[in-house]
Amino acid sequence: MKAASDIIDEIFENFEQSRIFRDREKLLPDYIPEVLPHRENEIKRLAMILAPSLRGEKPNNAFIYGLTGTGKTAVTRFVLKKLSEKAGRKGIKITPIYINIRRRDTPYRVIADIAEAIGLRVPFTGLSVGEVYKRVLTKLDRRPGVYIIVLDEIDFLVRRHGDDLLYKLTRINEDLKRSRVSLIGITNSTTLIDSLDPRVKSSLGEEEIVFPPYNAEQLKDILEERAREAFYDGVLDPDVIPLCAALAAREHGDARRALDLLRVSGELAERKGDRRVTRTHVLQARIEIERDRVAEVIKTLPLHGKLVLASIAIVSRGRGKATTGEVYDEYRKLVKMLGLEEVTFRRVSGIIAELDMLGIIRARTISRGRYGKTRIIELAADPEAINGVLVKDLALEEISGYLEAGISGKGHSLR
DNA sequence: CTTCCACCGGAAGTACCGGTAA
DNA sequence: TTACCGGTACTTCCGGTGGAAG
Repeated sequence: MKAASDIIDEIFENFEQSRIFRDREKLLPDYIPEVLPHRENEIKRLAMILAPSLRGEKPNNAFIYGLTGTGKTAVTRFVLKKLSEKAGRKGIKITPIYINIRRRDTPYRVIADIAEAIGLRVPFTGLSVGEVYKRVLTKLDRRPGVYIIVLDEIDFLVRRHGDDLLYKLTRINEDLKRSRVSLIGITNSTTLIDSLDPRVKSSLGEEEIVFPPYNAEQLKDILEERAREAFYDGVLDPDVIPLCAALAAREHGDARRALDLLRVSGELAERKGDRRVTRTHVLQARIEIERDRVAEVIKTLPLHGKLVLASIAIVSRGRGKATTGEVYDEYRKLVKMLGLEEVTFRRVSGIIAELDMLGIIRARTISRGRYGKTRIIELAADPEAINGVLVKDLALEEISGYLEAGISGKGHSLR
């Protein structure tokens, strides 16, 4: 047994003299590379759309769609970066504003982010959307120029809050006297476009660019390109990149997934003090990424969300699936045991829908004819991972024994 | 063919919280 | 201080609905 300080020293030392990473940051999701393989056409298209801004004109609005990890964000940020560099050299006023809506998915937060991007300080609540919008208008006109607002992953806004804000933004130029605003909407889902107000649709869709998914070969090129900068020569086993590419290709060619996989594989190797990254690291990285994702999702669930998930885990144990009614019964037992207030059936039904959207369970509605209509629910993520996080997170002493026995099915209580 | 189960899921509303503006 | 804002979690009410049983 080593002394604790020895172990810490060892960790720090290993870290300082990384024999794996030349520059780990090159693999992070927000790094914008100089070379984007297999996206030359998309870059050209977007550049042509935005070029008029260099003459001080307002470019057309654009709609970009493609599945996650097809390079939409990277291409857009790349072109925007080049554009503002060029504009800076020519002394033209172009302001790109990039907003990712995934975690800022309400109208207020989006407009607040726009405000902040142009240098306005706004509180996180207390003002109305209209008020912030007005302040943005005056600020935009006070600093005349062309503004290009990119709304990445607008699906998250529209799905839950409609397209009112989008409509407002598409008409913002009517309220501006001296500045011009172009909008670029980015979305993962093709069906989203149809759910938009026709006026928003036609305004945003002045130009459209579709990003096709990458295939395994293309993913390999992308990974090799990045790996050259991120890793030292020769630390990657030859089968590492093909494996990462193949795994990600299965997930509709998601390049972000592939890069995550490669990065975490490297981190794993580094943490273990290994000299080389092997396919074993990749396979383990896949498990680790999934476990982290599950833990993150569960942690941010409201209390009754966790309890419903626990109920699903308990009911589906052994036979792998459950129905809404069974889950609700189990949930009520759990809540009673804890002496908590129970939420309504309707709410539990809603929670099940939410868990499904988060990808932590799979729920599909079926009809059993005479025996009614219900949802068949299964855990979508690794049950062990879910159980582990739940037992730790709920940390309800009185019942942790019951939970552990009930959920994991190991059949023993710890007390 | 109709019935009818066991749910689904939309819509509107409530309570509460942490905030702003004047 | 008062009036109002938005976000979250939840309730109340209620009109569907796929398909096996009768």
